[in-house]
Order: sequence, then structure tokens, then C-alpha cells
Amino acid sequence: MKRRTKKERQQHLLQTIEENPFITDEQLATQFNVSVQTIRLDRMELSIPELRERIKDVAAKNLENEVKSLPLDEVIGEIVDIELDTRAISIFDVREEHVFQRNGIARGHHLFAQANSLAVAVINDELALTVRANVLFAKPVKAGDRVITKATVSGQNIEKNRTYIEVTSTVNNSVVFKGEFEMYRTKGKGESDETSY
Amino acid sequence: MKRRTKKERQQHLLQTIEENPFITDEQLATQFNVSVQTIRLDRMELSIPELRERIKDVAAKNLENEVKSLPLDEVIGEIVDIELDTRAISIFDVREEHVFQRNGIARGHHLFAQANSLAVAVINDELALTVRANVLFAKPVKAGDRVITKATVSGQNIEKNRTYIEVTSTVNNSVVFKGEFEMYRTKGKGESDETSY
DNA sequence: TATGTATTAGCACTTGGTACTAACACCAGT
DNA sequence: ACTGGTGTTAGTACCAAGTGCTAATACATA
Repeated sequence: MKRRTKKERQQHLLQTIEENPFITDEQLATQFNVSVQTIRLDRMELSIPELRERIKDVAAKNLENEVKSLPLDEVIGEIVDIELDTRAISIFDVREEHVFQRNGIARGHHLFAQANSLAVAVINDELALTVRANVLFAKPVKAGDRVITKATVSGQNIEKNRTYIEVTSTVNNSVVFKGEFEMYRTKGKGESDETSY
Repeated sequence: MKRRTKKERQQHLLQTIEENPFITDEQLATQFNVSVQTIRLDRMELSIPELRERIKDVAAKNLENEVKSLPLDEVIGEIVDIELDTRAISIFDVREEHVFQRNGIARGHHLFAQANSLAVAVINDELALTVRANVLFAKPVKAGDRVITKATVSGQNIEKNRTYIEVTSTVNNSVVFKGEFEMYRTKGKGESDETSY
């Protein structure tokens, strides 16, 4: 059926292309029962690029994402200062994708992930694993907040290959998260590799 | 400079296109100092599709990824069974992107995320936040492992709006992770909303 | 010298467009 | 009844980045 007005059709057009950027003008023309030229005029008015450009945009976004998601898998948050086996600081900007849609509060595991990543990073060893963690989520964190996390090595047990780390996260100097991490490592602080595995 | 052999050039071609799928035959021809036709023949022999197809492929992959990465932000692991305010079970397949490159062991925060997600999900409330967690990483988890996580509500403190949850994760019936979660919620188990916030 | 492989050139054709011109339909205002 | 504006359609020339095909040329090797 013919859409009543031009506006209605254009509204629909925007939505259709948003959902499926791979659609050609000809397919759109058939779908809306208008000529290909009308679709072209519509696209121009709405400044929607042609099929190939649309696809290229989607593809380009993909390459961006690859760059973005990789470090996200490696270390959560950006390490800004580190003194191996002593302390480390990282920054994590909370964005929309990290919070509950319902109330805008950051999901706990993102804060945990930042702390855990930092605890792993501060240990000067090839193999560092989290054995145990006691964490406290002191205050809700919202999208837009910049979380600054400090990890400090607080102790060691060389016989058990353990390192203890205290982690504190703050937003605007107010503590939002605290954690104690017990980490396993193959080698003691500053040791070379004669230590038994 | 001209590449010595056809094979060398084709090897290089594969690599170049892999790195930058947005390159045209003409650009490739200039780069390798051969004619456009030669590049076309090479692509045919190597069954490399034309520029537009390559871009389309990248874009299509992107749309797939969007669908994949969204639920990952919402809940880590797939919930297979749930009885609200009582217990819940989820499954999480550990893949390459979840493990340390160096030793193939899953990063702790992914296991924590699965447990935390499940603890939030089991609570029958609009607002559920993690207040505190004590977790133990009992055994390393590797890529390919299927982690089965069970969350059980173990207690409540109605005055303090707290719910306590025990979480256990196993791989092949062997415990790999245990956690106690203290959760904040606005309403008590089964209550309606007259409770104070 | 003949043969095979690699390379290059040229032409017709394809898709999915842009850019532009022209025609027509219809509705409102004067 | 004529004019004007908006919306729609048709048609043409052109473009990028190809495919598919034929033909010519170079070069080495048997």
C-alpha cells in the first residue's frame, strides 16, 4: 500500500535502513511502492548515504571495535602508574554498557574486573592467579564516573607462593570499592627461577 | 620493486588484503608493480573476493558481533534454570578471549562475573546490588571448559535489606570457584512495595 | 623452434549508485 | 481558468570497481 505522506514514508525509511543497512534503493522502492528516484530523493533529504557507503561504515566500525574490545579483554582499565611488586594505579571510565539499564548503577563485576586486572598486573611474574578475594562494594558507581583504583602489595608468604594485595577504588576521592586479594605466583618477589614450581 | 615469483607475490597479496580489506585492485597493482589484470588473476587463483564483497563480509561479521557482545554485557553466562529468591543455575563456556594468552588459564574476573550475574538474577527485585563478596578460585579453568554455576539463597536480613547467596562453580563436577555474596535489595523476599527504600 | 606459463591490454557488460533535466499530477490561491 | 508549489516519475550521462572473455606479448625451458 502507498504510504499516506512523504513524512511517514521517510520516517519508515530511516527505520528500515537502520535495521538493515544492506538494502538497495530498488528493494526499498518495491517495499514502499514508489519509484527508485523517490527513494533517492528521500535519502538525499535525510542525508542517508548510498548502500556501499553504509556497508563501508558498518565495516569500519567493526575494525574500531576490534581495537576497543581487545584491550578490554586483556586489562580492564588503563594502568597509569606501576611499580612492580609494590603498587599500581589504573583508571576506568564507566560507560553506559557497564551499568544496569534500570538504575544506571555499575555492575559489580566490572569494578571487580578492574581490581583483579590490577592485582595481576602488579605482580612481577609470568604466572599470577587469583586464589581468593574479599571485596566490598561501598558506594554505587554511575555511568560517567571515573574510577581510580590503587593496588598495594601488603604481604607475602614465600613457602605458599602467595602475595597479598590491598585494592581501593575511588570516585572523586570517595571510596567506592575495597578488596583484599590473595594471589598465587610461581616465583617470589625479585627471585629468579630456581624456585620450585 | 618487482617481486621475484608469482608465489611470493600471492603470499604477500593474501597478507596485505587480510590487513586491509578496503584496498582496491588498482592500489594493489601499484603497490606490487604489476598490472591490475595480474592482481585480478591472483585473486581468482586464491579465491579472494572483490573489494565490495570483502567489505560486505566484514560488515556482516560486525552485525553478528553486535548480537553477541550485547548479552555479554547484560548477563555473563546463560541461565538455564531459575527459581526466584531460591536458586539459579547458569552455564558459561570459556573461550580463548577469556584466558591469559601466556598460560591458557581463565582470568578470575570472568568467573566472578558469571557468579555475580547469577547472584543478581536470582534476586526477585528491581534493584539488586552486590555489597560484599568473598570468593575462592579453587582450581584453574581453561579455554574450552564449560563452567556450571549454582547460586543458592542462604539467608536474609530484612531490617538491613540484605540477601546472602552461596555460589559454587564446577567444571566436570569438580569445584573451581566458590563465593559468598552479600546483596542489597529494595524489597524483602516476596514483599510488595510498601517497604521503605 | 615449439610449448607452456606469466603477464598485460582491451572491450563489453554489471551493480548500485550520482547528478541533472524534463515531464506530469494534483491541490490551493487568486 | 490560470499560476505556482510540492511530490513523484522517467530518462540520460556518468562513475567506481569490478567480472568475463579474447588476444597479444615476453620469457624461459624442453
